[in-house]
Amino acid sequence: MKIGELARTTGANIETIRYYERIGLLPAPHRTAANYRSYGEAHRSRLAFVRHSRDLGFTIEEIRSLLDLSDHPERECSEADRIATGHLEQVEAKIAQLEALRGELSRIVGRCRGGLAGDCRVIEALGDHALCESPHA
Amino acid sequence: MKIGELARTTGANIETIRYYERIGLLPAPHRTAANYRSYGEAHRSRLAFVRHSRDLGFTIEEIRSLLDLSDHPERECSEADRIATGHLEQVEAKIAQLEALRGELSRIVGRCRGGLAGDCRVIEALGDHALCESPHA
DNA sequence: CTTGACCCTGTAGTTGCTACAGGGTGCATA
DNA sequence: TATGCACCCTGTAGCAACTACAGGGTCAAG
Repeated sequence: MKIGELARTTGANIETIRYYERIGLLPAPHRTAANYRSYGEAHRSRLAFVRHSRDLGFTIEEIRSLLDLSDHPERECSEADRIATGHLEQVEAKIAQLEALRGELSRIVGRCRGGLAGDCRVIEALGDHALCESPHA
Repeated sequence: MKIGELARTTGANIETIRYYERIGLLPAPHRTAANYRSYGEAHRSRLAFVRHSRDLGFTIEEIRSLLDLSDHPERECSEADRIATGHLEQVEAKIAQLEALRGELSRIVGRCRGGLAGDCRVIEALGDHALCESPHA
C-alpha cells in the first residue's frame, strides 16, 4: 500500500508518517520503481500503535521505549508498566492543575458586569495575583 | 531596577523578559549608560499581568488583546470577558479530554500483572484501539 | 588587577507536527 | 498524442512559548 492509503486507514497525516520515518520511529519501507514508499501490514499496525499511544498522550520518546519492548517480547514488562503509570500520574497532575485554573477563571469571569475596561474586574484580577483564591500555578 | 531584579520580583525568567520585549508584549525600557535595561514600577506591573495571565493559560495573543484593553480604560470591557470566557471553555474541554484519557490509561495500567513483554497487556492495549472503552481522542 | 556577578546581542534548540515549494509519476480522458 | 489530475518525492521553514548557549561588555569588592 502507498502512503496515502496508509494515512487513510490509520487516520494519520501523510506528512506525519514521513516525519515518523525521519525520526526513526517507523522503519523505512521498501520503495517501488518510481521511488514511492510501499507499506505492508506490519507497518500499518506499528503506525496504529504509535498513533494510539500519541492519542493517549505518550511522548515520542516514551513510544520509542514501548515499541522497543514490543519488538523484544522476551524482555520484562515492568518498563512498559512504569512508563504507563508515570504517564497516568502526569495526566492526573495536569487535571488537578487545570481544575485549579478553572476555579480561578470562573471566579474571574463571573465578576464581569459589563461596562468600561477601566472598571473591568477581569482585567483587574489578571493584574493582581493577590486577588486569587488558590495557588493556580 | 535592572532586569535581574525585575525577574526576581516577578518570578519571570530573564530570557523570558527579553523575549517578551522582542515580540512587543513589553515596551522597551530605558537604558543606562552601560546599555543595561532599566525598569520602573509600570514595567513591573505589566510583566506581573502577563505572567499571571500566562499562568492562567492565556495565549500571548490573548494577552496582547487584554493588555490593549487595559491600556484603553475608556473602551468596553466585553472583549475581555469574551476572551476569558472562551479560555474557560477551552480549559473545561481540556479537562474533559484528560479525564477520558485518564480513564483509558488507568484501565490499561491496571491490566499489567508483570511478566514478559510478549504477554504484556499494556503493550497489547496500545496496539489495539478496539480494546478501548471510550473514544478518548 | 583580578575575580565574580551581572548585563548585552544574536542565534539555535525544544516538541510534534504541519505547510509549503518545486519537482516527478501514473492513469484516464479528449 | 496531449493533457489534466491525483498522487508521490525531497528539503526546508513555520508554529508556541520559551530556554540555552556563545561570545562578549560592565562594575564593584578585595
